[in-house]
Amino acid sequence: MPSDRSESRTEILDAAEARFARQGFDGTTIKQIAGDARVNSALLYYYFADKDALYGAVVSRFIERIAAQVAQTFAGGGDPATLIADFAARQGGVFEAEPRFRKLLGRELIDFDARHAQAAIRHLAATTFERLRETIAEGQRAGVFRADLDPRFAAISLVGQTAYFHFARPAVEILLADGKPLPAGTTDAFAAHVADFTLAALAPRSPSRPRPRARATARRRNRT
Amino acid sequence: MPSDRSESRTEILDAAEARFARQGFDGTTIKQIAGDARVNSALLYYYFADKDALYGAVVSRFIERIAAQVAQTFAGGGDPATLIADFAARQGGVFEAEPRFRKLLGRELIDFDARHAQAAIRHLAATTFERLRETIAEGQRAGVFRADLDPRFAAISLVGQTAYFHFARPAVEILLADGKPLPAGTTDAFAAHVADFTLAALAPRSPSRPRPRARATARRRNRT
DNA sequence: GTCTATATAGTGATAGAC
DNA sequence: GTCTATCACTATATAGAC
Repeated sequence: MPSDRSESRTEILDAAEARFARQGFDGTTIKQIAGDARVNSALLYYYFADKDALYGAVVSRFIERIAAQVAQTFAGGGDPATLIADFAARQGGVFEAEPRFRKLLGRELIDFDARHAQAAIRHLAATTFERLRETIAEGQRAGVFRADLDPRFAAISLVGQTAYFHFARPAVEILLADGKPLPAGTTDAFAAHVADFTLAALAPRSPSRPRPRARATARRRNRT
Repeated sequence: MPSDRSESRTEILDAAEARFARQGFDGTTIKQIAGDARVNSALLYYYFADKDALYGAVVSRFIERIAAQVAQTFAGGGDPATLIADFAARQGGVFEAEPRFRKLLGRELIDFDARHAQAAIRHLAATTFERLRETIAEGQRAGVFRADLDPRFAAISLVGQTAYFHFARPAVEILLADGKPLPAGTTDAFAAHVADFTLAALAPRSPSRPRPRARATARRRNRT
């Protein structure tokens, strides 16, 4: 995949990215994209086989850009606890800096089960997620994290807190601010909370001061 | 809002719920819904003002049903740690038992910024989320949870882990199972992990055994 | 309440000139 | 590479018979 075969191709991709993020796949028309890119709508079929191929190019390009940003967490190295905290801060920062991320990836996950993003996510799984998992495992071996947690589950717990906060933003605004926009600084505050919460969860069990334990309860069936 | 004004109305709502969950708002046509409900497409405009009103009725009805299930966590009462663990199990169970939940709410959050679900989510915020927050605050007052966490942020951390696991299911399958369906029992195992992880995060700081701390690092700016 | 019939306005995509 | 012109189809929504 050459990156900028021509000027028009890039402008089509840029216009399509904005439209697909705002309106989704079905809600966006070829003519809207062409109009935004100031080219004729027939030209889109010169560069891309059909609408789905254009969408796929937009999504994979976008996710790769995001993945590169998150990967920087591990560029410098550091001890496990510091890397965990850095990751939380960076993940929150990316959601802030990339306003299209929430809708573009959210729609890809819901509307297409990540079909177009599969290659990019697979790459992410082999690099950043693997580094995150290994960082947790390393902390466990060193005795600074508790050893009886599955490092992959722990990594998902970390990623999931921040991801939910941003993907479900309209719901979070209702929960925290009565539906109004969140006060300035809330997303940074939550990112700091995620680091704190996660490092506390990973802390070794204290023998002197037992953690709170849930009493066994009959697991009730959910009505359906 | 009367609940079942007529037989046809309910069948239209049921058919619409299935279609909107599977295909989204723009991807679903009035004629598809009418066909599934075995009525003429013009009849939909007798019961609902337009497509958007039908969609709104579907979404609010659905979320209210889900909210009622999650609310059962607090029906019996119990100590804070047990309630937290019960909530995690129940939230995971609801995602399993309601396969439409992921797509229907996900799309509502992304495509409409929760516009149609606002009343239902507001109700949820005032009841279940408030009970969850209060449960955490109660544990803090009793000294079984650490006191220096914002109970609302902690509640979002709890809810978010499970929500992310299910909303981002296609990505999680790549992370955990190389893109194949998750092995049986994985969602229950993750729900148990969430309870464990969250209760550990809420445990009081141990004075003897300090938790892992991140060293202060220069917070790097993200490229945009 | 439920239907037939249709107006109106697009939609994605293609053929082919330049 | 980029455009004009257009096809074949489908969309939501309404008027009005029964």
